[in-house]
Amino acid sequence: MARRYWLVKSEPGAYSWGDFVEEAGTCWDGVRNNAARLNLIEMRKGDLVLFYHSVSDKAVVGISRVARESYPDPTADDPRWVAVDLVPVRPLRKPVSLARIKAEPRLAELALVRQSRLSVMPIRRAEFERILRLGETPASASGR
DNA sequence: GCCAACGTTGGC
DNA sequence: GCCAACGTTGGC
Repeated sequence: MARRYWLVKSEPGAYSWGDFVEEAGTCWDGVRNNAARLNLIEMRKGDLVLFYHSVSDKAVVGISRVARESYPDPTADDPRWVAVDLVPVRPLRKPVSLARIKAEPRLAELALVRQSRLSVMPIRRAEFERILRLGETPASASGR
């Protein structure tokens, strides 16, 4: 099975990439939206997950990896809510802002753009790679 | 601070 | 089963 790609959101004021790196990973719990829940269930060990800072930062800041597939969310009363374990892979050299993503025609279909409230979403491999590229190159040279 | 989008709840 | 009211998320 080919590796899949995802994007998860977190408010940095609540839980930031810095917190995540400091802890060397985390249980991604607290998701209480059904669409997001179904996405968590689809995650497989080894899948790569972009880490997005919502609200105050509005940028993709790092890459993480699924370390444990879905299991009942320990913070939920209802066992249908699930969590996964994520570990950091590396930060992006340069965060990729939502504005930059919206300016990129090849990223116009991203759920991040089209459905801003979804907190766990699948992304295509090409989209994942595009964002990585934007995160590695200076803004002046990133249009190609 | 405002508001649009979306989900949930509850009255009917 | 419909829909109005309300709460939450998150961009602007």
